[in-house]
Amino acid sequence: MTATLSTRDQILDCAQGLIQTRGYNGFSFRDIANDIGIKSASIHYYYPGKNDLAVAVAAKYRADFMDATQLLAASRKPAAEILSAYASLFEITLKSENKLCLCGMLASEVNSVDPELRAEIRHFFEEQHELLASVISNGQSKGEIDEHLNPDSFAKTFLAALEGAMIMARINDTPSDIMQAAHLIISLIES
Amino acid sequence: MTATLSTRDQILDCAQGLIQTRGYNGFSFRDIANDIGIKSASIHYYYPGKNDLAVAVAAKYRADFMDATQLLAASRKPAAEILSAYASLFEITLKSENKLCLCGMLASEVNSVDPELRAEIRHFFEEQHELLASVISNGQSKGEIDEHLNPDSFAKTFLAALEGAMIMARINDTPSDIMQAAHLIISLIES
DNA sequence: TGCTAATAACCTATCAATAGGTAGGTAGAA
DNA sequence: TTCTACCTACCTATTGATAGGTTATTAGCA
Repeated sequence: MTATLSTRDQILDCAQGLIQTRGYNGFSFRDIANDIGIKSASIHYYYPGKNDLAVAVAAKYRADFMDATQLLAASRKPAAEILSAYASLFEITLKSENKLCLCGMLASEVNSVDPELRAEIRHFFEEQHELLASVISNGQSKGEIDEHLNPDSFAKTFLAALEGAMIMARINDTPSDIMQAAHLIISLIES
Repeated sequence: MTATLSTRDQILDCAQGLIQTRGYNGFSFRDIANDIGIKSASIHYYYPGKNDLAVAVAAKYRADFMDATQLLAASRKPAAEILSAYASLFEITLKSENKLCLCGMLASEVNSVDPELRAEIRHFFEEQHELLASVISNGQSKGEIDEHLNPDSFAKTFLAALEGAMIMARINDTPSDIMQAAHLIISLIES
């Protein structure tokens, strides 16, 4: 059974996919219109401008991603397993749809977007950074993770590695490189 | 004293800077023309099309980067220092000019570029990957690096982390995050 | 219940700006 | 006189965006 999405949500989903695939500067209102079977002018009815649309896409992506990763972080599994599952989210996105992280994509185009969108992207990284740091902290208090590791610093590094690995894995057509990178890093911090 | 560049080289340099700043889809022939004081039509005299220009830029970038990194790799310094200096190249680029790695940028836009350019980008990553792997191997034979580390796998991961860190550091206006990430990773692999 | 007014959800048609690209000219150097 | 290194002038396609319909559903009222 296929859920029937409202036009508004179809626009959002389509725009998200296009940004993850081609980037902010790489898609047009006509691309969306053709994909979902409306006219490009109709998109302005829901989203006044391209920037507004992208902001809405980013906000939804951030919320959805936060839901998914919070679920992982809240589990009682060992930190190493949580981090591995976290990385899987990235690999699956690339493997199944050849898409990058939306915010990684937008971040690389930061000089083409409005401050409002930029703030939304920063917010995404902040949230995920905080979440990952807490996974590390918990792992340390349970004795699973090297206690000398700085959770804050590691969170940034792990996230950066995943974002970079996504980009490189896509151009090399080697999606499994993402998990390879993740497991290498994880193996280095286990105590 | 400022070296006087040929128009051909000015176009190349300008295009490189624009791609590193705004990406392939984020710059136009008119941007270059305005920057260096010629007409956009004149660019076609040197480079028939946008793709040709980008291929030339990527080829030069790859060669220049290879020269710089080979110099580092050939030094007799400890592997950890070489890796640190390698990461510095990324940080300096971001810090001084707010630019990303050209190939990281182009790689994230891979779905907008011709196969020829794509091949050039892959070549860049291949070369750097190989160079980094040899730095690790040497470090291992000198007993500086954990001998259980897979040089190949680590090279990919280190490069991915730097590419991702660049993107995140730029949007967060925290260029020093690049070295922070690099040093964290390096500290984990020293034996 | 039956009519009307308003609203939502699109559409057609069009716009100015910008994109990459081309044809053909021109001035100066070799 | 030929070639290099540009230029002017232009083209077609596409961009995000706007104005002003049209249609169908819904709300309010007599």
